[in-house]
Amino acid sequence: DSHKHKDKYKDKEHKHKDHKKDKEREKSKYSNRYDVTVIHAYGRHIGADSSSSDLFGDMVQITNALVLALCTAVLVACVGMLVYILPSLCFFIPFRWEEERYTDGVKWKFLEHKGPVFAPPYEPLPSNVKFYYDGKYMKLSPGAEEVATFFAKMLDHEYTTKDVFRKNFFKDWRKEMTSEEKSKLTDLNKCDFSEMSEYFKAQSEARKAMTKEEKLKIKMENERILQEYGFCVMDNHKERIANFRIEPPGLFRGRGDHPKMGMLKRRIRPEDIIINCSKDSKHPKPPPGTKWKEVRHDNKVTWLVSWTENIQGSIKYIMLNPSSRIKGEKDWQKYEMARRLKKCVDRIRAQYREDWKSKEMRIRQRAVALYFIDKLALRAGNEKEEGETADTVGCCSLRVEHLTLHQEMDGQEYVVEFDFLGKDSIRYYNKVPVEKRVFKNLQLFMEDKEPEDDLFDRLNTSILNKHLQELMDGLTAKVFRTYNASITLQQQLNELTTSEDNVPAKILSYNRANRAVAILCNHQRAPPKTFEKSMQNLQTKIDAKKEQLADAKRELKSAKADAKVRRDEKSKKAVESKKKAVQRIEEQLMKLEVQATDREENKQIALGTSKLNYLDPRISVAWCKKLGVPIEKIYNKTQREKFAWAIDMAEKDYEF
DNA sequence: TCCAATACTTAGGACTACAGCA
DNA sequence: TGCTGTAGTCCTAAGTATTGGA
Repeated sequence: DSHKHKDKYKDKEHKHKDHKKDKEREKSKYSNRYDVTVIHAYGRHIGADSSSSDLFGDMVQITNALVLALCTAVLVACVGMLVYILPSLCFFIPFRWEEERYTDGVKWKFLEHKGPVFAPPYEPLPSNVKFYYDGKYMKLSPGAEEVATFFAKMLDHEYTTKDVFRKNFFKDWRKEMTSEEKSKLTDLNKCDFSEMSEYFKAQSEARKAMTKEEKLKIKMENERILQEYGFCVMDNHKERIANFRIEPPGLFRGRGDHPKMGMLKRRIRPEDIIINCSKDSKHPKPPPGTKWKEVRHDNKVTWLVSWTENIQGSIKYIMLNPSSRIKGEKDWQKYEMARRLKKCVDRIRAQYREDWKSKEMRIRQRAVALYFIDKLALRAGNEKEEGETADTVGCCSLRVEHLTLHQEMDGQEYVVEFDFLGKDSIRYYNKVPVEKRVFKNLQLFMEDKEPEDDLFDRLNTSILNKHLQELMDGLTAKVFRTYNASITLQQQLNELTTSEDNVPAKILSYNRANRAVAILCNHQRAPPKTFEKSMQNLQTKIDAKKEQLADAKRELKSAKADAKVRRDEKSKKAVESKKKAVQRIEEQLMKLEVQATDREENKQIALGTSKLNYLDPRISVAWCKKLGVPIEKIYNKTQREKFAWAIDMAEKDYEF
């Protein structure tokens, strides 16, 4: 098995002629045999028993049994035999690794890393870049100047014109000023940052215009930092760290109408940092002359570094990359949980439908909310502190004002019109015909309430999740999103694809299936700024290709006529080559048209989020294997790394 | 039971390198 | 070879869920 992997990785290396970086990464991964073999080990097991709900547990038992049996056999057999069996014993080493499935929330036994990379220190502006107040030049103190540059860098953004942004910024900026500056600078509108802004624009231009050598030098330096700080050792695995760079200071820009937009996000110093690593590891050193806030050894959490951010007072963490064992296993468990829901979802649906009739209001509310979460893939909707964040809601926190009930609409009965801002202030707008009973319940919930009152006043996420926990062990509201997303992908793929299609058509179908999920989960994006233009360009290309095809057909026709008269080998060959040309152009045209359709349909829909977080990757892997689509067409390199476990374990007959 | 703290997943947008084209 | 559009990557905000203590 290990050899098979070796070959696979070698192949990859040949294909990726590019960049030392990639090769280095592959190599470092490969040099650690456990990274490769362990993933394979659980892959094998899944294949053997995919129906088991507690695979890790089973694996441990089976492995234990196997090892025990082997040991007994070895004892009974003569000593000479031992040497003979030894290689096969080695085969179990990776399994034994997996045996270390920790209990009681223990996440690791050994953790060593180099700590975070801090943001580069502030570089004062050159003296010719000036700041003006009320038309007069004014030299700022370094502290005030730094914060001023944050604002100057954002000048082109619309939000620097917003009142809230300006007010928050000015308030925090003043805190960084000397008392003299504070007394002079009293009106943001009189501040002129334009020279600073120009300076930064010029810098970014200069960066773009750098020579190849200069760019390479920067790249090399980044690579060096990555090699030094970008990896850690967790239980004998060398693992990639996700965000080993500390967030640089700047102005906070929340999403949507955020009351804290424009506030100063302060610089993080070593004194703010908590390091988490194992006692027996080489502890990371703070920069010379500084100290960490704390070094702790908590192996019940997965983070390596944490600090408290000053805007919301929340904790930020440095954690491992999605390709790591600890994240991969969790991801796998997430999909296994969703598959368990698949087995009992009918029962749960019957239950909540029954609950629509309950005598108790709280149960009716719970049942209707769950229906929305299931049918519409809404998020749970935790309570939020008012005034601290943008006003967004999920299912449990819906307010009366977010729904409009229509007895009849567009020829359909009992239509509920949803209109609210969800996570990241993305608008959810949907008109949904519901069952009469749900409709009547909603009327009841909305009776005698103000628009700003909670729709489900007897419900919150913790009540809902407690109930779900009783219906199925480990079930929470978000599992429904995962389940419905994955099952939709599987159904859509079955419906849309046929083995007769060519690869581009299959990929179009895959994207359509992916799109169905993205629509269900309301994953939107702002249309790319260049969308219209690029669409036009594509259309021009299509038109040109059509003309080219017409020409080629004409040429074919005349070649055929020519061949009919001449009846020699040469003209026959000419016909053949013209035929091929027509075929080739037809294929090219079709490819372009597919591309256009795909792009148009994708204008406002983001596929990435569902692909990365909601779709069981084994469905996609199996689909690729079954239909002969190379996995590289569906997953890019990073995605393949994240889903290595799935690529390894799913066969073509995998079913979610 | 409630609330705050904590840990972890999910999310869209900005930036950038590079593929593909003329 | 130079240009441009976009895929891939980075960044960090904003959710969900659990826990532990009052």
